[in-house]
Amino acid sequence: MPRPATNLRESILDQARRLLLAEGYTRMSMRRIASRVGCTATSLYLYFKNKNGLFHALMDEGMDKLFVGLDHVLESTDTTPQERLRGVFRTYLDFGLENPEFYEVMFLLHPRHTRRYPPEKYRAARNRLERVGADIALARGDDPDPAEVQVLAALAWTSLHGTISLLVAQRVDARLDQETLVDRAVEHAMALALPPQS
Amino acid sequence: MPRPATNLRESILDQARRLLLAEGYTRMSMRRIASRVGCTATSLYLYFKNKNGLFHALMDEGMDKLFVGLDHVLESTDTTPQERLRGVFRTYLDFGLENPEFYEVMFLLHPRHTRRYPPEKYRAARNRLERVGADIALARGDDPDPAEVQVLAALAWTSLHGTISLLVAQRVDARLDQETLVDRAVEHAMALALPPQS
Amino acid sequence: MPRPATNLRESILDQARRLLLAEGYTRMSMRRIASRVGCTATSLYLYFKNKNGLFHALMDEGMDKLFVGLDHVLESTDTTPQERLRGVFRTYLDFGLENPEFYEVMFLLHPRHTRRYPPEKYRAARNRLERVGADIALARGDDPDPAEVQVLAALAWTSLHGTISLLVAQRVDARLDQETLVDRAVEHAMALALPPQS
Amino acid sequence: MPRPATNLRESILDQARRLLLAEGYTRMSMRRIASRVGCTATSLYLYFKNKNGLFHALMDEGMDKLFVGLDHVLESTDTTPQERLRGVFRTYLDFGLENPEFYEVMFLLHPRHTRRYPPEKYRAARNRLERVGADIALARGDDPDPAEVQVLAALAWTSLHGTISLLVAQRVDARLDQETLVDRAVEHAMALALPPQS
DNA sequence: AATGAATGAGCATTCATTCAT
DNA sequence: GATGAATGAATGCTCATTCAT
Repeated sequence: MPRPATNLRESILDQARRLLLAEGYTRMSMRRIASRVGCTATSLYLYFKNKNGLFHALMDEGMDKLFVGLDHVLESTDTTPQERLRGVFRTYLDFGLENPEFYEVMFLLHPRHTRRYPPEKYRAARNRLERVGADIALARGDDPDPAEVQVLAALAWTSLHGTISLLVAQRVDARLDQETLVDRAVEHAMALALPPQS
Repeated sequence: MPRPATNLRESILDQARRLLLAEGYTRMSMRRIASRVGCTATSLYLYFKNKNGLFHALMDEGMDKLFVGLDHVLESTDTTPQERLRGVFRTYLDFGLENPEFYEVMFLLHPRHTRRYPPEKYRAARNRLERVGADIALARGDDPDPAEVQVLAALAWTSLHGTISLLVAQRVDARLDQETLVDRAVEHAMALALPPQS
Repeated sequence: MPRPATNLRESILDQARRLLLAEGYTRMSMRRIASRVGCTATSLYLYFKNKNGLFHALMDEGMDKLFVGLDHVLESTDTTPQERLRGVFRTYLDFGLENPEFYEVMFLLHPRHTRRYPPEKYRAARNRLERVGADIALARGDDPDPAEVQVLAALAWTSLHGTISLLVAQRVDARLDQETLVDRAVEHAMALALPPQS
Repeated sequence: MPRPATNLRESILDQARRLLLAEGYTRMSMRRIASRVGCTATSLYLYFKNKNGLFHALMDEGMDKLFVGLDHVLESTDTTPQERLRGVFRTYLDFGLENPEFYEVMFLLHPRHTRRYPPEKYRAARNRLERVGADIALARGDDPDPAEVQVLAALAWTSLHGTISLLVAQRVDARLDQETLVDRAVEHAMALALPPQS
């Protein structure tokens, strides 16, 4: 007996996310959210401590959604490191491209607005990055030193992040096939996990 | 030999850029710019049509600055394609990291603020990207089909853009040496220009 | 033997009084009272008609408390008029200084908040003042005319009230010993009850 | 060529003072002041930094006005200490009764609102009180110890303050002649300057 | 006896912009 | 070329109160 989607809290989050994406943090105003939801601005304060609290709730949503996807791949045991890496890269890219609103909130928004977001949440994200590093190490098979692994993982991330942000911001030439670009971005990132000796 | 911005218009742009970087588009307010410059808010309207006009002037500044750097490398004739590519990649990265305020304005800020920015300016940017593509083609030496070249150039760009944006937003683990990461990002992008099958 | 305010009504009055003293009438808000008490704002309306009603209840408390003290002295029969006067003056001063929250509510708060407070309550207060007048008359022993007695009683009151209010508002030079000042204030008021011409 | 009374700044102060007296600090809102003045709330910010600044301007006005009166008496040289004291007491009482709005702002308002008022202004007030003390010492003629003088001056002040505040708050029985009470209050305060030996 | 959800009015403040000078 | 005065709209937020449960 699932409650009807009239649940106010969720409506608020919905409209807030849309406004945030479409118009930015500042113009995502309590009043405008309320007016789209169809309630009073005051009511928002029944569900969120304040604007910042609402924003953090938005972040949480995104984080959770991303982690579920990533962990599903990272924790699979019947796979090779390469398979996991390719899976993780693609999952990350897909998450960003299919949920641009979430991705923007989490990784594109100026850190100014994100500064008070509990750091342990971002630490949880970094944690996944470390697991990616571990798989890169495994894939390369040469037991590389930890600093090198860290660099490789960061490079993979920046590469994927750049792809998502330019695509989401529609800065990439429209004549370019997005799917191709994404496939190639995965492969480009995978190159980081090739055994050395090239 | 930066002349002391006796010129009011330049002072305005100066302070506007600082405010924009430090506090974001919304809090870069006409009044606050004016107060830092030491004139009236009204005066800003003598030099710029309105806030949006001022913002576009800021964009122009950044574009010019970047193009000067890129063209210097791209137009050098006594160099190999590889040298030019490496130079362009590094120039782009350095520009972003040394002028985060410009880079943010041009490529990190949400396109909503940029929407009314004259498209020919962005076309000029895309133009440089095509020249990068040309050098990639030269470097690979196999006369690849144009679509492939476009993809490769885009991949290079996303990779560099990701590096800059995550570094500028300080999302990369602080323990990671920035210079190393930048060097490796250049090499990672250079890999795109390797002759195939090697 | 103050019973632990198990009673919700008493808890509300308690917290309301504290808030009133600490932050003033305006910031003594129903929500904040409720949150300190640990119940809903709505619940306050079960015990008080509205904020004004709650405030009047606070007044009543204070009035009762003061009257008990004053009457104890005024109604003692085995005492001289001088003793009673000195006792009343001191009781009044002590009440104000020991219960600044009550005193503020009753006599320092702007009458605007008090305007709708039932006048018979203030009449009860005036009643005590008349009894003070009677004792002054007795002490002076010259059967003075009633108007003069009224003036003397008023003077005593203003004198004590001034002492309390400046002390409570902490406007008196901190280097001045409060106890000394209070003692002297009593004596200064007692001077009004000296037989004339002496 | 005195400017017409349309001077906005003064109108604002006027209406603010009225509202403050009639309805208290909180309900003296920027919007309500503006609406009474006949301008926008925004305009108030052209003349005062913020609400607190406006309030301080109100305080300053009152302080200045009071000091002019007091100093005129205190600095007169062809007078006896007794004459000066009587004059000062009466000036203070008259100021309070004729400018209840100023007096309330300065001495009756809860210190909460006054807390950020520059302390040197209050120090200037205390300074006058010390001069009163000096005259009390002179009048008593027995070269009393400084602490005693301080107490006497404080007693005089509390006495006058009490008179003003109860009269202003209309708590004194209406049947009592105000002028008589004021005269007697002066005399009651003067008693503090009587040579000892009683 | 108590709550949860909701509201409408109000608050101080900041903003981009205009206009007469 | 620059200003001072002014505005209307918007912002985040808090308030007392009501009502159905």
